[in-house]
Amino acid sequence: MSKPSEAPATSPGDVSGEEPGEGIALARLLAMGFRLAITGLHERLAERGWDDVRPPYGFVLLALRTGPSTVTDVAALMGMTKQAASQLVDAMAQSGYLVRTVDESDRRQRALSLSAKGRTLLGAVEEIYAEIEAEWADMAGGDDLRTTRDALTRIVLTANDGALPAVRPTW
Amino acid sequence: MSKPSEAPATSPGDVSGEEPGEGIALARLLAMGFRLAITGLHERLAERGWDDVRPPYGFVLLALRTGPSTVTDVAALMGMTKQAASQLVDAMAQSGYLVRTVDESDRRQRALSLSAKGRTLLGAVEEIYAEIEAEWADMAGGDDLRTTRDALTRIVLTANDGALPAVRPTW
DNA sequence: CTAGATGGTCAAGTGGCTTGACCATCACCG
DNA sequence: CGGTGATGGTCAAGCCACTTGACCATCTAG
Repeated sequence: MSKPSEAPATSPGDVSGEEPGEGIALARLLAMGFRLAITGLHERLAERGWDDVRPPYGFVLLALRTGPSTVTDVAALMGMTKQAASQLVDAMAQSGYLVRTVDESDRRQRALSLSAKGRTLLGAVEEIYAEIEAEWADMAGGDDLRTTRDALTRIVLTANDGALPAVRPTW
Repeated sequence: MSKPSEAPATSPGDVSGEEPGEGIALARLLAMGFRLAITGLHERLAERGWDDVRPPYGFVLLALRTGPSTVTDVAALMGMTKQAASQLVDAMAQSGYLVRTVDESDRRQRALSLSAKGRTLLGAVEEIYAEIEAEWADMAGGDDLRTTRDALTRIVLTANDGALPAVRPTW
């Protein structure tokens, strides 16, 4: 029986096969960065006792920070079918992070809001993201990390006709 | 029945809920960048007739560019169990991209190599990645994209004790 | 020479998605 | 104003990409 493997602390490039001069594929850098950000978040959430939080939850909680949303919005945010978004929202509601209500102005819609517990979790997510980003600023240099943020923002908006693309990794 | 949704071309932030001044969570930027890179790669591969290539294949092909590898290496590269890596390698071999041989120096190991077809696909992957990166350099500015690459490289190595982390998105 | 470690596979199971169908509600057009 | 089409959402079933637990063959180290 084997557990999921993680590259051990050895020389860079040991398992990449990529020419050192040519550099690592950008897609791979983004993949590794994303993986580290999400596993870091969830390890730290677990340390604080939040041990039933799946990777999509952080994105949904952030989306609800400023006001209610709907299953259709969550589907668009994540890049999944409305059925899958409904299942995701069900799971989050069942864990007590979200509340569903009926939208009086459009009774097809069920409005989704953060519960008190959801707000507390959102606070933890934001704190941990800020911690991780501060550490990454130390590693990369604060100016370079800001440049990275700004460059990625321009890229994702331009490549997606001015709108933010969906979040769910293509895999 | 609904298809997976993609955020439509509307104002930035429509579905993010994130405060404009505070910016988009870095994890989300990485998620969107990764998603655009991988969906872009696979759309363009499909345009060239490569329509049975799954997202992990590009990473495996790149890893084999310089020489043979093993199922254990692929498991470490991807961040999955050896069983899953074996299934992945089987699928790639069945599509004709990889060849398995026995390693005479360690007969436990099955060496994995690129087939001729695999080399051709690798060439297409590298061309398309270069196209996408050139477009992204236009969008973000070449210097800023280089800074992004360098910063991400430092971050992923430092955060993972000097080794490149695994590739598979945590989800 | 033997016990433990390692590379890899077998078989079965699980979780997170999709698909196809359906229902309730809203919007728009004639 | 009524009917048709669109939209928000859910039901039920199925699929795919992984994991788990077990096992076999081979290598390593004491």
